[in-house]
Amino acid sequence: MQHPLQLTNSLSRKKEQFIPINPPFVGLYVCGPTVYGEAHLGHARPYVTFDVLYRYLQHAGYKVRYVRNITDVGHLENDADEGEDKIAKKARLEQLEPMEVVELYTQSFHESMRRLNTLPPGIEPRASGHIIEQIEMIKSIINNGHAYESNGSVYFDVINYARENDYGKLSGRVIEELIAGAGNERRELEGQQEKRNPADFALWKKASPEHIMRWPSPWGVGFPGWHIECSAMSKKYLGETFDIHGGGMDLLFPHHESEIAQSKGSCGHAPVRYWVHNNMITINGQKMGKSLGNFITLNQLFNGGHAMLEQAYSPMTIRFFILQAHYRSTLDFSNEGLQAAEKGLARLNAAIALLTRLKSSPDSTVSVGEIREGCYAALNDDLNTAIVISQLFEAVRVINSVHAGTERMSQADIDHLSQTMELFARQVLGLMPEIADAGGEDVDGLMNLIIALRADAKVRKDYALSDKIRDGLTTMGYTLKDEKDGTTWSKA
RNA sequence: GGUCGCGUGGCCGAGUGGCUAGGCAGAGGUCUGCAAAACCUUGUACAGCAGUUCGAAUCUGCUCGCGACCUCCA
Repeated sequence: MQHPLQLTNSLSRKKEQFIPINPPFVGLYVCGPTVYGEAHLGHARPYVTFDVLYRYLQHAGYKVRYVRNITDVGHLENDADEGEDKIAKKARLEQLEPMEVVELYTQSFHESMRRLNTLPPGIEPRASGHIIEQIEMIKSIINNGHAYESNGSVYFDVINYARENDYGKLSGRVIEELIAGAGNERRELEGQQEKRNPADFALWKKASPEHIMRWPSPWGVGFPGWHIECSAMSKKYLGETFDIHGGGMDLLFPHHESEIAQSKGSCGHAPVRYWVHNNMITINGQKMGKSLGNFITLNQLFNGGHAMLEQAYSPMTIRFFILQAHYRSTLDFSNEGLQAAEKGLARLNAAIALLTRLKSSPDSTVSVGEIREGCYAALNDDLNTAIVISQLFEAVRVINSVHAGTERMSQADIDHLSQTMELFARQVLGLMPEIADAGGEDVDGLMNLIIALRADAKVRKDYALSDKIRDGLTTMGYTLKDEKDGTTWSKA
């Protein structure tokens, strides 16, 4: 690693130097999706962001164990007794077995993540596969006096816990306000009578007779609460204390605050060294979210199938769009923004492709080392991918200038720049070239033949014919460019 | 109401107490049969008011506007 990596730790709200607990090993846990619906643009942000972190840590030489869960049980519609499990509700509405819902959306999620070129996590545990671990953790919390059973459910005792722990530290909550029932606007939640205090949260919920997802436990038949699965699974695969926990800012409270409380309430110490949170994607200035109904799914973006979309956007355009902003800033969706990203990315890819056939000079008029250093510095500064991209565009300008003859580059610099682009654009940012349908092996030969025939026409100054050929190919999606040393073609 | 954050040129979006972010769009020019692409030149922006300072868009205070969380949410 060239420079020390700094990450903004939500615990301190400051940038902190990243120092792993047991180098070269790094434990990275990212909150995965609750699989009761298709992933939307908002979901792409954390998974792309932490994909870059994962890639960069690996590049820096760390052995990263990347764990990202699939929440397939326990996520309730609300905190009330009647709160229906999200998965179960979807299953009822679509007349499917809950696990069919889980499979359907898990596979859809995987496909979207694959298209966004995110690397799969090393371990992708499911909440429903770790019921025993969750029960064991709940038991230990009860044994430590931080949880209690009530009518077949188990609740975390926030007041008891807060006597010796700083509950609310991560999210900036004030315990007294939570105890008082939070803000004036907070509506009365049903089923609160089972709790000793409104601030308490469920570790285990008793299953009502019609509830289809149910497991036996020491407290009767039921299902785990929403927050406990992350605590149990991160502990199982990363240990009682691990390096980085990531997720959306909207999970800060109550989810991550509860995770800390559960882990400390169970084993006595904080589970995570660095809490890293990405900001929201907004649409018309408002958070894109399921409950607001203002979301656009990734598949809709990929195929243009949404009323708000003027066109389809490729997965790499989405990825590029996300990485053009810093992960801690909100990012506003717009067709204009996506279209600008699409064009910019195409220019970037074209320049990288051009790099391989650039003519070298004995000397260089540009310094390519600064670009590489700039990329490292930007990534080390809290994963500033926006600056990395601006550095890549500096390289684009250099590449095109050399091609245009206004600058010169030595072969050594060309090689250096090639490695830089490969490393940062491809490997770290994960921006793969758009793979257009090749159309088969024959296309190359056919295109070369057509271009040769058109060149003959141009020699004869038969521009009517040469333009007819070019226009015809354009309508088929093939673009011809007449350059000084010949004609090149590309498929849209 | 509480806590936190944001307000940057036509749009998106970085950053910073004095030194070019970048992308997209626009204007002029070069190249070209034309086109496309590319290259060169071009924008003196940081919500408002007051203060600190040699100097602030960057720090402080206030005002206005917007948002996030406080309930499910990436």
